[in-house]
Amino acid sequence: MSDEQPRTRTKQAGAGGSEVLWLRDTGPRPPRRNTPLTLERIITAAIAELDAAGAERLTMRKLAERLEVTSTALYWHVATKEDLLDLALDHVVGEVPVPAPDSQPRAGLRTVLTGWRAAMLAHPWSPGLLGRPMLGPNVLARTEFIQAMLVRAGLSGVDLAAATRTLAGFVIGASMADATWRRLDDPGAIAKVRAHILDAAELYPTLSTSGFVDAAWSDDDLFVLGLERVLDLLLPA
Amino acid sequence: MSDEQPRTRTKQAGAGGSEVLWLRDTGPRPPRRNTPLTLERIITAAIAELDAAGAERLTMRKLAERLEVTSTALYWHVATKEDLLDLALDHVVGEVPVPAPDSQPRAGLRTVLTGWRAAMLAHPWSPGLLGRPMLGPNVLARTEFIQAMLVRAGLSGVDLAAATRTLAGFVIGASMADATWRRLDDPGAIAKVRAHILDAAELYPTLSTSGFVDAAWSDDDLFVLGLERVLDLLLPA
DNA sequence: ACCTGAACACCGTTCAAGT
DNA sequence: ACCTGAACACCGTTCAAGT
Repeated sequence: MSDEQPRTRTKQAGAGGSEVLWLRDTGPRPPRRNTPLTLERIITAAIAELDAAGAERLTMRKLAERLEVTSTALYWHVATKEDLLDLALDHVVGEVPVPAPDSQPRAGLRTVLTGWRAAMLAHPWSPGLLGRPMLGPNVLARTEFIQAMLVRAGLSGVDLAAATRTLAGFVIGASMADATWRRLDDPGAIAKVRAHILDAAELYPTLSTSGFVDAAWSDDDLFVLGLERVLDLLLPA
Repeated sequence: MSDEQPRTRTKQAGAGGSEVLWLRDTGPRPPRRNTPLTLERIITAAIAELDAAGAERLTMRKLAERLEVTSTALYWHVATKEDLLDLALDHVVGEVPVPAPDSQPRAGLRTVLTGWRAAMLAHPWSPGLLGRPMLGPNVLARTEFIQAMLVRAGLSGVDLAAATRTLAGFVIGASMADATWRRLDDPGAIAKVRAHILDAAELYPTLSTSGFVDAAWSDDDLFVLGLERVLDLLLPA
C-alpha cells in the first residue's frame, strides 16, 4: 500500500542483459506469474471489467492490466475481442440455473425466463450484446429447456416455433429495454425524459397522461405480469 | 473515369502560398464544395455506409471520405459518433409511416408493428443499436401511437403499461433475432449451426428434432403469427 | 507452451488556423 | 459559419523473440 511502484519487474534503462554480473538480481528468480492465465480467468476478468467500466469501454489493454499481463498475451487464449464478448455473454447466461427437466411446464418456464432476465440485468451491458449470434452452450441449453417445456405442454409444429420465438423475444426485448434505463446512470435522466415528453404534450397526448413517464410500476412487476399473461396465451389450459 | 487523381485540390509539395504568382492557378477559384454539408446529408450517408459496411465498421473517417470532406468537418454538425448513431436509428424508424390516429386499434397496431420490424430489418445493423435510449422524435411518435391505440381499445393503468412493454418487447426481440441471422451472411452459417446442434443431439434432444434448426417457416410468417396471437391476448374482444 | 516487446495500421476527437 | 490540417491519445492485432 505504501509502495506505489508497479509489481512487475522494472525495466532497467538501456539494459539488455549487458548489466555487470554483480549488479544483477540474485537469489531465486521470481516466478514468472503467480497465477497462470487461463481462458476462464480472462472471461471472469472481462465480466468484472465490463461491470465496472461499462459496455463499450472494455479494452484488451485495460483487461490485460487487470490480469497483470501484456495485452498481446490475451491473444494466445482468445482469437479476437469479439470472441471474448461472446464468451462473456454466454457465461452470464450460464448464471441462470436450468430447472430440472421434469418440471411442470409453466413453473419451469417461469423460472428460466425470470432468471434469464435477472442474470442479464445483473450485468446491464449484456443485453447490448444480444445482437450477436447466441449459440454458446449455456444459451443453447436454456433454449433446449424452453422448447422441451413447450413440447411437454403439448405444442408442436408452427405453434411450437412461434411460441419459442415469442418467449425469447419477450425476454430479450424486456431485458434490453430495462437494461437501457439502468445503464442511464445520469440520476436526472429519467426526470429529463419526463420533462421532455411533458413539454411536448401536444405531440404526445397519450404518453404524457398515461403514466408512461411516471414509472408508477417497477420493471420487475411489469415483467412478471406480462410474462404470466403470455404464458396464459401460449400454454393450453 | 480515365483520370484516377482525387478531385480535391492537390497539395503542392512544400507549398505554403509561396508559389510564384504566375504559376498559381488562375481563373475562378473552384467553389469550396459542390454541396454543403448538412446534418441531413451526414445521416443519410451514415445509413448508406452502415448498410454497405455493416454495423461496427462505420468510421468517421470513411464516412467523411464518402462525403468528400475531412473527418473533422463532421464534428461541426455532430457532437459525437454515438449521437450520429442515435440519429441514424431514429431516422430508420422514421421510415415507418404512422397510421392515421383514428385507425381501428387492432389494424393500427398491426400496421405500425409490422412496419417497424420491416424498417429495421431493411437495415440489419439497426436492431443492434436498440441498446441505446430510444428517445428520438420518430420513436416517440410511434410509441405514442401504440399507446393511443391501446387506450382506445380500453386499456389503462397497469394493464396499459404492461401491454405497451409486451408489444415493444415483442417487436424488439423479434427484430434483433431476425437481424442477427440476416447479418450472418456466411452462406454456410445456418448449415453449420444445424450440424453443430445435430452433432450434440444428446444435449439438445428437443432442438434437434423440433424443426428448430430446419427453418421450415419464414421469419416473417412466424412474426405475423405471433403478433396476431399477442394482439388476441392484449385486446379485449 | 505461454508470454513479452515492438510495431502496424488504424481509431475518435480537439483545436488552431484558414476562408 | 463552416471547413482543413496537424496532432493527441488511444485502439485491436500480428509477429518475432524470449523462457
